[in-house]
Amino acid sequence: MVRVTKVDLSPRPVEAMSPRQLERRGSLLSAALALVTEIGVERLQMKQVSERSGVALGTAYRYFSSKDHLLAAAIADWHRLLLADLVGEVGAGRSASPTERAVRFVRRGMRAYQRQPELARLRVAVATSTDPFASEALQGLARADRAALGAVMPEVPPASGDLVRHMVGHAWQGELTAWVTGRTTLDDARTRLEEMVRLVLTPYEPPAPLSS
Amino acid sequence: MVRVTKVDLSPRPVEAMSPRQLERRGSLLSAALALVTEIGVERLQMKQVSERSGVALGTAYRYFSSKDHLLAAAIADWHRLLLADLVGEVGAGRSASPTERAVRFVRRGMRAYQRQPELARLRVAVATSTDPFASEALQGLARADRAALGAVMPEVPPASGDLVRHMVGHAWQGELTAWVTGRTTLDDARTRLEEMVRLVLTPYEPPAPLSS
DNA sequence: GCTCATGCTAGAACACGTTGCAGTGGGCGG
DNA sequence: CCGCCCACTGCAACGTGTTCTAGCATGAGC
Repeated sequence: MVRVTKVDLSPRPVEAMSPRQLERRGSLLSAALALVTEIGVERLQMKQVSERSGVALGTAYRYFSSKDHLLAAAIADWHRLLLADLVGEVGAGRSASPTERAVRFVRRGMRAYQRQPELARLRVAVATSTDPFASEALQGLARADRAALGAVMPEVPPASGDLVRHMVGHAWQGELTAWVTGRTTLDDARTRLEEMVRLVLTPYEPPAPLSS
Repeated sequence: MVRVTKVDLSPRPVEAMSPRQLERRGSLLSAALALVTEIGVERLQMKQVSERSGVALGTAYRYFSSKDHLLAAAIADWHRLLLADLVGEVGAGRSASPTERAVRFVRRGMRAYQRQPELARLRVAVATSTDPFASEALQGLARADRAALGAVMPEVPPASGDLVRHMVGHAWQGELTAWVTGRTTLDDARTRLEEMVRLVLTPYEPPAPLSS
């Protein structure tokens, strides 16, 4: 008799993994991230990830539904670390206005990607993936992004500020994309992003010292 | 003696093409677009485009450097037609404020993509391509986007409004992506996009009737 | 009308993401 | 401690984007 339902081979949720499995998952993620920074996302092959991580190729696909999923999870992890750094650094400067802190936030964020251009390419490459698992990871990344921005400018109320944080997220992603794909220079992307942050935050400036 | 420099096989500029060649190029573009709307970008194969257009597969690569390039050129063409429609429809309503016209602009734009969801997927799929030719096509699309927005709200001065138009472009692309990849619903994407347009245009509202 | 370079065609070949398969081994219920 | 199950391994196989090859045709210059 023919087996009608094939064994479920979509990745198990992280929480349901044994320590052994979490270890393998971690190996895959760090191998992928290391290889990307070394040779770039364009040259990265799943076979290399498999070899470097010591996990068989077929097994890698039990942990990540696709190359996109693996890469999305990897960049999401890295980006989350970056966000923590940014919140620590920028949130520390209690003095400046929320707008200035937000500007510093994205400026430092851009600098981080400038130092790791292959990771910028990775983030862009993976951003439009339609793999549901990859998309979920990226949704988490976007959420973390907005949460970090919220932490940096607590004086903007969450309700109305939600729009602003979405905007900043889109602007960041858009300028990063434009830079990475060669449609603009890094300097233009960075200054434009900063100006955009100021633009969407003008309503939340202190009393608004209009001069004219 | 071995030929050291291989023949240049990157696509010739459109202006330098004979009528015959322009015709072939057009066949490729319309075959690609038709197939995408019929079966979706995920299922589209270059072989099918070649067969449907009557152009040999190898030849297709003389016109477009990659699948990405072909698809980017196709969606750019379609999007430009859409923009012309939008400017015609929305620009006609001389009455409303620039903000309202911009909102109507993106609302109708979103509706068009709602009617052609496969083209929305196409646009998103192609948006982060690193193929230089594809990227060039997309840069043109983004420029046309901003020009159309400018035509719809002529009272916003080009210099300062450039930022606003870039913002709207990023917001549109970002929400489209979020929808197409299943990270949000179409309704949420549309309303959020409209609110974003209002947000970035507040500085350009008429005298600003603040009530509080 | 002839010649020849150039561009086109069909199809094979190649690369890499992904899947399938047969065998192996380690952890867990008994 | 035994045996079984299931995840893991190595590897072959498959699909599709891209490139290569050999031969054909078309049209510009004479």
